Amino acid sequence: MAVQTCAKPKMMNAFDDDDDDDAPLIFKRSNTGSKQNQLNLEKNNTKLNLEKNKSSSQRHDGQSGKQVSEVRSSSGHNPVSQKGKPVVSSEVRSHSSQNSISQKGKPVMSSKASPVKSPIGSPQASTSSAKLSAVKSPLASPKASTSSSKASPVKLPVPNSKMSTSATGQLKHSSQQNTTSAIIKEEKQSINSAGEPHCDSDDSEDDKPLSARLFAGLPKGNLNHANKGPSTSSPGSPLLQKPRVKTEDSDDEIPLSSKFQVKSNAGPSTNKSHEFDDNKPMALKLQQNGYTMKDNQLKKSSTVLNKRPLGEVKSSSHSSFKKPKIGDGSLPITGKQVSVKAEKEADDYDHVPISERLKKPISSGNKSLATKQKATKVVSSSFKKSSKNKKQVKKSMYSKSSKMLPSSGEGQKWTTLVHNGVIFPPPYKPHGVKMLYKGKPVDLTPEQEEVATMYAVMLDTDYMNKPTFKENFMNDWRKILGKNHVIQRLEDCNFTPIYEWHQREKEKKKQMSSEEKKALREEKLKQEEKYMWVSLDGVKEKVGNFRVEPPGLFRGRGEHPKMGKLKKRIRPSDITINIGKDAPIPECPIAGESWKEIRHDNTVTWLAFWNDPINPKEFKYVFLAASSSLKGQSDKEKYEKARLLKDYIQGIRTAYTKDFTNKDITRRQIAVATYLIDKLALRAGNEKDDDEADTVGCCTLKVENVEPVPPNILKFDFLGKDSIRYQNEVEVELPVFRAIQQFRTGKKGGDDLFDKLDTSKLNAHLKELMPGLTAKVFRTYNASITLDDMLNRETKGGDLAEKVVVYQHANKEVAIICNHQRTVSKSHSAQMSRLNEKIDELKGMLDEFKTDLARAKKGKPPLKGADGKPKKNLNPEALERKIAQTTAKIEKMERDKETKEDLKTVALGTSKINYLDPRITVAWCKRHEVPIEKIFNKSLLAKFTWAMDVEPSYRF
DNA sequence: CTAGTCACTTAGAAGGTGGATC
DNA sequence: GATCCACCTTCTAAGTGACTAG
Repeated sequence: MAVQTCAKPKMMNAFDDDDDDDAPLIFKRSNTGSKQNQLNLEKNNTKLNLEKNKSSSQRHDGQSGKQVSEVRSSSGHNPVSQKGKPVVSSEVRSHSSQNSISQKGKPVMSSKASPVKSPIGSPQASTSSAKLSAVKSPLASPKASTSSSKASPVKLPVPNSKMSTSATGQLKHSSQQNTTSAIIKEEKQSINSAGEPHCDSDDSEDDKPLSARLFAGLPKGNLNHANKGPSTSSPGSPLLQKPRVKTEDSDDEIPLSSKFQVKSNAGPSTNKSHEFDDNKPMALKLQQNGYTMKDNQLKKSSTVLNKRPLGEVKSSSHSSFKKPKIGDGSLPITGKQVSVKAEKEADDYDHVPISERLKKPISSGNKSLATKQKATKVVSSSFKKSSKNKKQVKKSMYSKSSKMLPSSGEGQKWTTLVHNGVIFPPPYKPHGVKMLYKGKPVDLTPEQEEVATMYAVMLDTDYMNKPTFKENFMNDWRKILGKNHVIQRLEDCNFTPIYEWHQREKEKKKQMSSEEKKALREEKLKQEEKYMWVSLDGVKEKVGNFRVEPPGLFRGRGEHPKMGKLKKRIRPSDITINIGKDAPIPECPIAGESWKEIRHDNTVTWLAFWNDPINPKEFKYVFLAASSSLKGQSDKEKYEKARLLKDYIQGIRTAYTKDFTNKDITRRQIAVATYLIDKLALRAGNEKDDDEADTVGCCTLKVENVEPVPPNILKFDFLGKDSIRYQNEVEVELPVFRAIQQFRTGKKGGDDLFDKLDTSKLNAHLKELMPGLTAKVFRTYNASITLDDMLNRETKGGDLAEKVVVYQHANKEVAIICNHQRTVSKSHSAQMSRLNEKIDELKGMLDEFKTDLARAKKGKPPLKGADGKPKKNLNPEALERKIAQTTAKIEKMERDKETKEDLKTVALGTSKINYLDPRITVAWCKRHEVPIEKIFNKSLLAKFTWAMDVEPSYRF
């Protein structure tokens, strides 16, 4: 609002003045105003014969190794024995072992005496929250909360009770939670005292991380790592055990999923450790953990964090914008809706959502459970209502004054937005290098040459082996060449001269001195500076992708039918700009041209979009950077939703287990699909068009993708997102196995396995089980809970390096669960052999030292070295030291080698960026005095500022 | 109910950078 | 100083899922 009147020039000045580009976060908005927040060239085609072949093998060639991995056996999380039990009542025992719950509601104190943070028992907080209810909570719409807080007896499962950790945090938190927070708090209290509804029964592994479940509970006979002692073993860490079970093929080809999943047998008790640990008094734990970290190391890290002390890190939770989506933790409730639904379903037990079913067997003492069920229903049915709200807002928004607070209307994400638009790639500069056609140089217009160059620079990529790519390219190029052009056939083209020119250019660039490079960088930065930042509600925020995508050839992944097509140059007239109503319209950077359209839509976060030239019905958006508060807020909401799932997971598992044998085939398919999504972290699997690569997710699995192998193993083999192969053999419960067999009956290989199912049906069902639940939440949940569990089970003191290794190990586990792969680097094998050589060399030295030592002990001089020169006469002590040093060196190199080999196909970054609740990491770092910079790089620190002030006791 | 639209998150590859090692 | 290599950043493709129109 302030900035609104400032308008562009002023804003930009402000940006410039602020010079501290490394510290953009100090601009972060603070709605409270109280704080400054924060070649294989295809020969026939090109006549060039470059190195043939980048490994394409990894992906689609189907050579991967295989393994049996078992999702779990009967002792797994969802024991068959549970099947048919109406609910869990008898299992709703002491919840004292339920870590998260026991934590929730506990006034979590740091040894530094940060004031209490638990929402529960914090009347001030409730009061504040009530006062702040004008500030819209992303978690609950005001309407809904009004109704729920007043009339409805229905209460909510507590979504976020652990969220805030400081007094300010509490306030922010409260404001977010809206007026329902008081109720929530009460409710949570009752949960805490009465016990957690879903319970943590002794025989339940429901709260165990996926990895633990995946690898746990198999009969001993199945173990392939029997050496694991119960006390040292980590049921969820098959990785340590080199789980390759069936490795017929080259290791390189083995997909992660199968590579690391193993049969294992972790006794049920092994997994409980952290839960018990969690039941220690928090204060005690904190003392043990040495919370001083926060002040020392973390202050240091806050320097990295754009100079903001941790305590001041912007908590996005108080941003004023709201989420229009209801699913995201908003829990609007009306009693009416509940009763309607309850009546309708009362006589059909099988169709009662799990949360509802849970209610029945519960003793009157277990209030919280009933609460949760109702909430669930209500929320799901209130979705429609909320969507109406959004629509209304959308319609009315333009007529409203832009002074309207973001918090005062549904779905608004900002009030003022000022930016400079986007930057375009420079126009094409012809190089004049002539390609050959039938051996003769050809003259091309700049436009023709541009496209030829796009192709030429890709001569050393794998696309040259793809007929689709070449065909698509030629079709589009031909349009530019014209019908009667001399160039008619791609086979007769020789792009080598252009390719070589390009290589020379690259080399030139490489050879530039670092000063030249730096100057160039600075020049570029200067040009781009003004596009890099926006002012969003008066706060300077970084833009993510302010550069318009340059023209090129479409590089679809896998067997994309459109690969090689020309991605035409985007012009201003293709671009729609979204900007605050009162903000100056960005100047069009290309003289004589103008934007396609200017919008002022504050219900969306994009700054600009254009239609994707390859698929015109799709859009390319310009968004804020990951470090922006807008992104941070939704990130946080994502993790809060995943944490909420923790409270529901057992009920959900019980429900789908029951439905494995449901008479209704749709329900059966939903049950099995949910099971696979939960157990194997599969993606939902939306329908895809014919003009996209043929990949699948859970709902779109084909019969041929899942092969049942009696007695109860399922062999998965399909291409998932980005055409990454998923290959896994999994032991499943018999009912699942039988259901899969049934679903396959009478179908052909290419038919849908789940023919009654699609993602919208599945998600609609999931929403009945938990507010806002969708298939993707399971991935987040399973990834984060796995990290949390592994970190807490496996961190056992040791030095910093060892702790970091523990983290990487857990990270790797998650990456495997999520099937995050990378291609093996071209130089991998060379690197390995170099390592081997070095190790051999060191071993040779070691032998010499040993010989010398033996001689020295007898008073003899050392033998001559391998080079024939005499060696220094060392005393036995010195030689022993040398031996120890060399041995240590060898050991380290062996470890490095192993790690390298182990991780060559595993991409650790993706899960860190997208799936692991950063608060788990931050809290763990605080507890174990690991500088956060050891785990998060600069980008991640910026992205996760919202997570930095978490209490050390935080558990997912 | 379905197909289509839109907005946003998740993903691996390519390219760049800078420190370690030779 | 050159080379190697790990790590980081950038790029943009490819997902998910909410919502709407018919």
